[in-house]
Amino acid sequence: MLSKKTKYGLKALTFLASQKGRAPVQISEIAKHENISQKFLESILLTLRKTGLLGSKKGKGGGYYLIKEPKDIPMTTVMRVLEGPIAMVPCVSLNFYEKCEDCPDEASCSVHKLMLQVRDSTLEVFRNNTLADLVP
Amino acid sequence: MLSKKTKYGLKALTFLASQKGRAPVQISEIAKHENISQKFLESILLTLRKTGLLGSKKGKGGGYYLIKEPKDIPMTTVMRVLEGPIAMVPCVSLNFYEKCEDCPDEASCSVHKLMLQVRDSTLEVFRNNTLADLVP
DNA sequence: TTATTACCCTATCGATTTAATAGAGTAAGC
DNA sequence: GCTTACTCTATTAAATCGATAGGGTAATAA
Repeated sequence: MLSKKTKYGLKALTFLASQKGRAPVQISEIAKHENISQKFLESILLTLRKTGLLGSKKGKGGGYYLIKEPKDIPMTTVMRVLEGPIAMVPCVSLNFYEKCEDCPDEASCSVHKLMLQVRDSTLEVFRNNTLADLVP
Repeated sequence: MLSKKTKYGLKALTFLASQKGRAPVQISEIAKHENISQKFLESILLTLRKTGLLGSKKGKGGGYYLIKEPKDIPMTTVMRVLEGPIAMVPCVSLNFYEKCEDCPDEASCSVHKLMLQVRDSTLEVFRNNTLADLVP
């Protein structure tokens, strides 16, 4: 299940991408437009800024803005920052790999085999979509 | 993230499918072979039986067994029983649809658009795999 | 018929995660 | 120098997960 954090983050990014200019947008405006708790959104935007997806400007007329062009922001990046691993099990994760403590042999594990296919197909979707593709 | 319930369920089903005959297999044997807490596995197998995927036999020589041929058990069925919705958000779920309380219009929702693609590609994987495909 | 075996069911529990809230701090701009 | 708006820390309630305990019930073999 997609977390609200990711959902809100995607909506906020899409909203920023839909703004023609790159003028900073206030948190309050994004929160209001997307029906999101402002305080919760604050922490999400902060995460996105720390990861380098967003920039921020303080003071009057400040707010958040996209650093890169929407078409240069792949969904793989966004999803990994917001949601974490794309794979459904750590043992098939590219960026967050972990061995299962049960399961003596990955090669012969039925779950591994199936989840590898799911990861690949999901990854393909995220690779084929940039932030620009999400804007209506 | 895949729940342990689903993971264990898949392993148990695969183990049953790998048995040549259709003689009942005891819970304890499955639990031991797959490194699963026996009590936890009990509840999972019970779910699978209630859904019609497994049959059980009581008393001495009893246990669980597959009702259908592994090749006739699609992963879509198994995953929906064990994990629930295949979609990452309820608003793109085929079998567990729910409207988002935020989000006034699905057609123009960026999250909806993206998650629809993810659902379709994941669904295709599960449709192309039966239990028979998971057996090593 | 009786004892055994193994399925069946309910309840509980700690740990973790999630979503949200509160409140204070800090930097930029007019 | 005051307002504005981002930044950070801490706390919380609720939900979920994984696991465990313990007893009940039904079917089978002897």
